[in-house]
Amino acid sequence: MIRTHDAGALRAEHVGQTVTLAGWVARRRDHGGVAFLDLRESTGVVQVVVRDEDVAHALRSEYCIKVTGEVSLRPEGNANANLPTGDIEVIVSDLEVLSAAAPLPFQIDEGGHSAGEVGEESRLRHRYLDLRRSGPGGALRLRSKVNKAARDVLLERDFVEVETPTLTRSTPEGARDFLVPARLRPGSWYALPQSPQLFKQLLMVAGMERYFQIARCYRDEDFRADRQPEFTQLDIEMSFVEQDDVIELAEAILKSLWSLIGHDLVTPIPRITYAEAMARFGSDKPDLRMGQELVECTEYFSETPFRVFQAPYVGAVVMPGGASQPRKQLDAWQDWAKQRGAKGLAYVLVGEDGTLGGPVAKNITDEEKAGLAAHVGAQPGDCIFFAAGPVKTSRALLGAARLEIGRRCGLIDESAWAFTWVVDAPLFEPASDAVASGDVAVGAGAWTAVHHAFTSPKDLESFDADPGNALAWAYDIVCNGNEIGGGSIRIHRDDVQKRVFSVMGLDEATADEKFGFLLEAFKYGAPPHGGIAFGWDRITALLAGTDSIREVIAFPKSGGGYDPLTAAPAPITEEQRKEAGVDAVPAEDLAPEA
RNA sequence: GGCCCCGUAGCGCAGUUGGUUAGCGCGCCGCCCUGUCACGGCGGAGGCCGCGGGUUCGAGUCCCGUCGGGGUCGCCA
Repeated sequence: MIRTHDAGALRAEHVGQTVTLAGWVARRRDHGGVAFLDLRESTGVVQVVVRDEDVAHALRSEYCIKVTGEVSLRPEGNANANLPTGDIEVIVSDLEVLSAAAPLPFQIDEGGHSAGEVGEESRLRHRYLDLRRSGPGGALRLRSKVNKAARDVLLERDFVEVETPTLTRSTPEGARDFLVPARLRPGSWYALPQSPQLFKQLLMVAGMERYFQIARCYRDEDFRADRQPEFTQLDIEMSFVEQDDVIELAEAILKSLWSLIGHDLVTPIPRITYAEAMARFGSDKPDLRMGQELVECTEYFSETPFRVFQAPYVGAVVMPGGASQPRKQLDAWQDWAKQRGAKGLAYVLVGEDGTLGGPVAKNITDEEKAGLAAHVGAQPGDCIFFAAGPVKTSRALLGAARLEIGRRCGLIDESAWAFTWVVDAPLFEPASDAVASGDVAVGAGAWTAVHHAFTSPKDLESFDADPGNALAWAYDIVCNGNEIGGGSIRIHRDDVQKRVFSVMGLDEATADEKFGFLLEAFKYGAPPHGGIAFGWDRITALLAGTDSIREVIAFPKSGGGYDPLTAAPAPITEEQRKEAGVDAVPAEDLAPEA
């Protein structure tokens, strides 16, 4: 090693020792005859004293240097209590510039009076400089610890870490695939995996029994703040297990992860059913750091003369103190609701004296008014928001309103870690829902799988008699309103799988074409199995205390899947194009005469 | 794909009802400075105001288009 000591580790006990350090010039304070350098490397910062004016004067920010000198106690009154190394300094006897630095595109040294944050685009373009800063660099170091913590738990339990292909065949999940041309088979394409789902099931057939992988996954969808075209899952699959076994393991992992940041995660984590989550919170990933649950009002308004409330579902959510919102604010709520595709957001204001105000109050009966505040749990001064219409969309609107109320009114306990399992998800959803929402329905039937086509029904006997009400052995783990993982017990019986396909309108030939290799594998003594996949980027972001998963990815992409650092994606040459076979026309598409 | 916001010096930002030479902080460059740690002092350089068109006597400012970035809904485990 070029260095003999870590800069950040130097303490008073090292006084008198001659040390050699290597790192970067974080800051330079040049007084002419004496200059102070803050030497920074991965372990921390130490003050270096240079008395040779010529040497010090030539140094600039982020020069990579090697210094040799004696560790000395700082003169009386010159200690810096803000620095772990603040009691000492290194008096330089020799300084070598290992590598000079050009003027920086942005300032690396933080905490100064450089004011505003550096823009994300600039940070990503020079990510290698961004990562020199303690915050961004620390996030990656945390991620490494998170990986280790999970591996420790899994390896302790005899899990086998297996790498699965990233050049594969399109998997039957919902998202669009990234495609890679196959040079040796012009016109044919690999797909990058959306997840290792099918491979991990094959590994169960292979008798691995306990598999895991920190797996890169690829989905070609539009981007959001919390989405990247490539992302990471902690992928797990186990044989001979039931739902509770998977949940127990998942909790052990999560407990270990959160202990990294000093939080004692109490297990078992509470569970609520999907139906209950939707009814109480209008979400399948409820944020339990706040109250303001939805209140069912369908029954309450069953005889109402107000036409808007003559609907399959009427629900409410209370905004504390919301009655004092100015008219403009209440109008803004309407716009907010419309942006979500709703007609509006009906509201009733509860006056300080208990009288009800707002347009809706004029349309409901005196009797309805009398008991309303009590029914929804509103206090004088509150605002009650209503949604009426189809159950699903109305609850979704109220669920979004609940979160917005939480943000605006500061009802969310930011220090809390609110975990919950959401269990008993429906097995199927009407295919019309999926199609209406733009989803690609797998199969031609009236129903499509909510999770995926291999998720086991809870009731193996009667699920296909009433698909709309059939429940799945599927479970999602939710933290602070984020779905951080989800999984299911899979189907391992041929007959059950066929019946599921049948509900989805998949005939044998189509099923065979789409995932024949899996069905074939299942013929050879497939063990009962199930698993879970964790959203590794999101989990790490939560642990790092950052909103964006980009912060915990070494070289993330910006919007549109663009990498500001490498400028990928980029055009290819004509030769590459030809060689890759991008433009090859499949034989059956060629005109017979041609 | 829809809607909203932002593009001004290397970075972060200001820029009035449209008005002459476009400012501020940090950074950068030069000189000075022997105990600083957000060091300090003096001086200096640096701008196609994203791009294209339009309105106007005159556009950083108003209008249209376009590109880039961010957010959100759709989509996406």
